[in-house]
Amino acid sequence: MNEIQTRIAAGLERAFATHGFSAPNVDRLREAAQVSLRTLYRYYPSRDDMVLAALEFRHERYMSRIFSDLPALSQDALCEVIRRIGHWMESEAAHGCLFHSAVAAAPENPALKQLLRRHKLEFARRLAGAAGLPGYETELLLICEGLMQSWPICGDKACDSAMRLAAALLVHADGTARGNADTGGNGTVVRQPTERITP
Amino acid sequence: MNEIQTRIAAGLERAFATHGFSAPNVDRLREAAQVSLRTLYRYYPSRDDMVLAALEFRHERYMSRIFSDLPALSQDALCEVIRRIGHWMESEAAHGCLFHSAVAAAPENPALKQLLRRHKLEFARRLAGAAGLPGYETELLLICEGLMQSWPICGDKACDSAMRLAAALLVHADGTARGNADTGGNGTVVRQPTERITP
DNA sequence: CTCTAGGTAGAGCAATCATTCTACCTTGTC
DNA sequence: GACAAGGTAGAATGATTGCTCTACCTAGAG
Repeated sequence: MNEIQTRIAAGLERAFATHGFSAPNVDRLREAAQVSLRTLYRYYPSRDDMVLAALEFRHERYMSRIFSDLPALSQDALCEVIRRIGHWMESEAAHGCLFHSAVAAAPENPALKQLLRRHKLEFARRLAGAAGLPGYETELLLICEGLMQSWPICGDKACDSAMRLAAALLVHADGTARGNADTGGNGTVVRQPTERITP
Repeated sequence: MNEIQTRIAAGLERAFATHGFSAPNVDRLREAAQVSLRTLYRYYPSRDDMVLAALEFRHERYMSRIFSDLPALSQDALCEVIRRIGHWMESEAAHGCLFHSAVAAAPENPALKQLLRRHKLEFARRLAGAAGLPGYETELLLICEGLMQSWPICGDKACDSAMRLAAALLVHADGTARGNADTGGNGTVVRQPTERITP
């Protein structure tokens, strides 16, 4: 991915995140990407390709923003992830998760569905790893999905609630620890005190 | 709302739920509503009005489906709501929550945002009431939002996870019960045994 | 200096869209 | 039987769309 390609992808992501996936026509996308129409089509030969490019660009940006330099202690990491998602929503995703938005705008496009699935499963896997909760991928994903969807409605209260649910989950998990059947882990159960995550 | 108006709204809801909010043009909507173009426009003078009509119709249907005839015991009610949401996803919302989809398709339409907000807040309020957890509206909303968003990805595992989170929340709430500051309740804290909701 | 790769600007095109309009049919009421 | 209200079918319209194409510019290599 050369420099101009990066510029285009960043512009596409910004345009779709700001105005949704239906509203911006190709000329608006061109404007956001700051290239000529011909160049835009050279790299992404159809509007659908532009959507995919924007999502792949965002995936990289999101993952690095959420998971870079997390605290080593797993409860601190989970807490920090929730906080970062809150900041992400505020600064970058006021309209909600871009992947869900893309699928919502074109629910019959299988490529988008697959991208959504990959994005969310990778997120869940990495979060379960960082939070020291192998086997709880789905619960963690559910909390974060709930946070992202209710943030536009409840604002920071959604963050607080996510923290409380995470704390409750840690207590619960502490009593009924599961091995990790999904990620091919070695079955070792990580247990640590849970008092660190507080509302 | 007379008979023909109901038929139109039901058809619109079905069309948008099946194909999303961008794909169906007005002629497809007319086909789904089984009326003439002129009649369709008589009741809903623009496509945007058709979207709003579909959402209002779905709101009524969803609320009655989720909250009708719930068990009296509050933990059973919460459990049953989660189960019903799972069935709803399976039978009616394979593409995810229709209200979020509508906002995602047109994020700059304030009427849609307001409708989403009203829908979700009413849902949260009624659920907190039915679950005997006044003051926990946001946590309950977060769980259900997470369930609806992760269901298309994780299927029934999302239901199981939502049950576990609800159980964990009940344990947590039992120790730190809050009054209900949001719904104008009388401050009485409802406490009941929590063992009834199990994964 | 010439050539080429890859950029810009923007006109043109066929298709599709939301919306309006014309013309006709059905049904219950006076 | 005349009438009005409200239905059907579908053509017409003007705007917009995604995409293609022509014509030109520019920088670096030879």
